[in-house]
Amino acid sequence: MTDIFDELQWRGLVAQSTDEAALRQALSDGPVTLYCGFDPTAPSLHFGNLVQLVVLRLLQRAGHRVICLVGGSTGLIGDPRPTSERVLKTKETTADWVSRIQQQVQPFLDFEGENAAVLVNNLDWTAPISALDFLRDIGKHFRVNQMVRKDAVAARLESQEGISYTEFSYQILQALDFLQLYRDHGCTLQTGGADQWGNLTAGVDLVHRADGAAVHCFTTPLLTDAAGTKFGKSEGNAVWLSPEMTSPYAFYQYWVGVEDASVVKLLKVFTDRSRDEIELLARQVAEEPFRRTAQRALASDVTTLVHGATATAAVQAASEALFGKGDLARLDARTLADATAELPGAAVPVGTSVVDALVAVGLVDSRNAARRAIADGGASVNNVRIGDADQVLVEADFLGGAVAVLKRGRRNLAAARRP
RNA sequence: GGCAGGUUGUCCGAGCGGCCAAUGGAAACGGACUGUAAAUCCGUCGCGAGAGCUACGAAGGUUCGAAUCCUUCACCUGCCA
Repeated sequence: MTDIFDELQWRGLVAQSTDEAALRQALSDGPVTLYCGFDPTAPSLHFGNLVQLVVLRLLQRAGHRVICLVGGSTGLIGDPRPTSERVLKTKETTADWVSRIQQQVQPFLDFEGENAAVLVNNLDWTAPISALDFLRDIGKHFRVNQMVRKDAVAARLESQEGISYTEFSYQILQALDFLQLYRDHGCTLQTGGADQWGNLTAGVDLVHRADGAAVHCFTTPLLTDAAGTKFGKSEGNAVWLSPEMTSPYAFYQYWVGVEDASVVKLLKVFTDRSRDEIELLARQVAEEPFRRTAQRALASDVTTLVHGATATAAVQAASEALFGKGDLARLDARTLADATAELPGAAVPVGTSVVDALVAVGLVDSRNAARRAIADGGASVNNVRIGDADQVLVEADFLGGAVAVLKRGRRNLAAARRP
């Protein structure tokens, strides 16, 4: 059995850590209790959070005790972004998002058995504290001089906009979580994204100052593509874990579309595949990249992890059918119906102009945009390029009498379904 | 509370009475284009078929004409109290 810290490092999941030797020792000495927090900044978790969930999962499987924290209180305050102040969400909204995220986290961890994961909400211990106790008992441990040097805070102090006292206080609240979990659960390790380093070390410092204990933290790297752009955006939108916000089809497609230069890195991070398997896939990327074997493996594994095997099989079959080499019209009715069921789409009657159909189906935002797409030669019906903006969908365009496949560019598909 | 500066399209950022649907970057999208990859080059990038309409923090006003001038309000920043 390999050392879990080696495993994490090999998978590229460790960016920065406190005393590495001590942390490595602690992890190999026996079960460590660790936590990672997720703030409710949206009704769903997203790509970036998935990295953290994967880390927790690996650590739990290695026998460690995982606490998953949802930030009912920190979510009310807002982690300072380097760019600008956040708009406060109402308490009701935050509470709603907390419960959604608590649900969402369940499938990734094991909440039963020997080293069952624990779900906590920091509102439980933060809400009862009075402002005076907070300032006296917690605030006294913090030097503003240090707080001001944290990256996000420093960036905001430089900016025109400045930073509110509310957001400035954020690091104290997060540090308090670590102290609380250390006291209640013996938690001695916190993980988080690279941007969380300042908040994590604030907690490590607080535990040390308040209780004299040495605890650890490590961050995962920010995942970027070859051009240095953050992963997790698809057409400008975040890739969400909630099927309502990013459909399993779109989710799968996101991963299939990963560039060659990054696919191996992502396989290591997001899949359970062994070194041997990943090395084999890496060779295939090098030798026959056009097969996209690694991308398909990645997409399949991650979609299964997030949406389950059934949904994955459906979107996979759909993708094969729609992006396959064959003529769409030759697909049998059943396959076509299943495949297009995964696509976004709308009801479009026979006789609708292709311009209106492209809008209705959501491939473009406006009729003007639809015309432009057609003029650019970037739109097609059933894989046949539309040459004329006045073209109308006729009976024969609805394959099997039911559905026309509209496409913008190489990979944006939608279904025009006959009502 | 006083004084000064700011608020422009997805983001950054010019414009400071007509030539402004608004320069320039970035992002995004499409084509060439193969591999549902990258890079490169070219194109597109408010709504509307068009007339036109809506947009430069909000509401009023001046003017033949306002993102640009005036008034009030809101928010942000800095200095002073």
